[in-house]
Amino acid sequence: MSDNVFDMLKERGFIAQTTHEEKIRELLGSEKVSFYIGFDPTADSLHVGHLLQLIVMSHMQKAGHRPIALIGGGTAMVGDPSGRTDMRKMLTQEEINHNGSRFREQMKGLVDFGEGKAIMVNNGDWLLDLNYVSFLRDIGVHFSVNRMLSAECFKSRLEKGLSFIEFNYMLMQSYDFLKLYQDLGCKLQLGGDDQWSNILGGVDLIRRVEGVEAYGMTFQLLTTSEGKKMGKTQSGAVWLAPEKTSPYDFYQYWRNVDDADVIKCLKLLTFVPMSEIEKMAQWKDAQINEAKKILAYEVTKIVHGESEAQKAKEAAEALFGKGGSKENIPTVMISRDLIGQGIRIIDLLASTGLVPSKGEGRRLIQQGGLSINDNRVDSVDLIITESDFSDNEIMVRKGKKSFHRVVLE
RNA sequence: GGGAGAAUUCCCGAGUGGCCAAAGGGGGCAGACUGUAAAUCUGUUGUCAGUGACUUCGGUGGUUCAAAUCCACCUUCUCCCA
Repeated sequence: MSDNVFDMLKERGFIAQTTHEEKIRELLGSEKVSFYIGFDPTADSLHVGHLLQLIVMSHMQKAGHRPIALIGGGTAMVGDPSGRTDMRKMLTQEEINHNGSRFREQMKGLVDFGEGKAIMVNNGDWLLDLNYVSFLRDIGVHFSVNRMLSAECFKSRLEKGLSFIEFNYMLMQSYDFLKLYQDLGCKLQLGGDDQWSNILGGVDLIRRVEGVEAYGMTFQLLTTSEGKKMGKTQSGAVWLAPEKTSPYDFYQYWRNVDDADVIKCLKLLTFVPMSEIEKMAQWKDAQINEAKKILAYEVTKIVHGESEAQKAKEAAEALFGKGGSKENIPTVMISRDLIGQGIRIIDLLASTGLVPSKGEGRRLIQQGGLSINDNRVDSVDLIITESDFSDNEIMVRKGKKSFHRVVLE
């Protein structure tokens, strides 16, 4: 194998920590490796943080290895304390099952789960019916509380508070790894860098129980150049589910990343070849916008497919540049009845949900942040009538870059 | 089980009877500047009506002309002792 995935992952900046760098590289270069990454179904959609892991899976799969996507139907019952400052809200079994099924569907779009190509498992299958005492005797014995307490993932929680249920998380994840080793011959676990302690737990456990060397490797978390987690907006996470984050908004999120983060994102979240990314890295100032466009298009394509990416791109061009199709701009419908003899702009905004409250709409207008059909609205009392609509629509712009078509029906 | 303390607006965090819709910071939003970037500066940030009204300070009652602030009970959390 001349092209080792390990080298590729390293070159693109994925790798954060490895248990045995050389051995992992050798392993990946010499045989078909089954590896696993776990995803706890704690929300009803995957988000951008998960996307990175899925991209890795895809890279690995393309290199001939076999991904095992583990849905944490069992671990989600407990909640991973890693990287959190407080305890997760407890989820019910039903919520977890529902979320898990959503995860499964979303993953299928990113990784090929065809015969023999990849496997999906649910750790609820073996965790939920465990017998407490036998688990303690078989697995618990191998864990030193002293060592666990010194693990990075518990550090902050020791100050803020950590419940016993969460403290057990590491054992469960470690057991997963052991189980996958035993059942599927999986000896490599990958994950975000916040999973390092949990992965080490599994590696140790396999060594103690099986006397076999297992491997672990973590990837950079998706953070901005300032160290903040990416994939968060004012309204919450950037989701992969189109009904939670529309392809247009998704596209815009990437179109607007900081200059300093574009190259990193291209490397981690797209399949654009390194040679091209290297070229883009030389671009300066306004030219960086071109790189952002590529980033936005590529990531949107991976998640939502080519045609959605194209639509999002066209909408953006229609609004910010030339050409493009207005069709794909976010649209709200409004009934003719509501307009009647005319409606105050503030009421129109509020009733279409373009603004969460009239107070906020009023503020927006008073500060000069609202435009209708490219004309700044300078009065809260502006009356909108049917004659303001051309082709049954008006274009509402909030601030600089939030656009909505309001269509009469 | 015993003892001490805490719960405030999106978050952190002031406020200990009227001057509190509630300091300050963060975040958000908007304006200027720009490249749909960053940084910076400015404004703004409970709801509804425009010089006012209404709802808010863990929950439920109570004291008072008046409570986020006092009292009782409840809930949750933290800490100390076992």
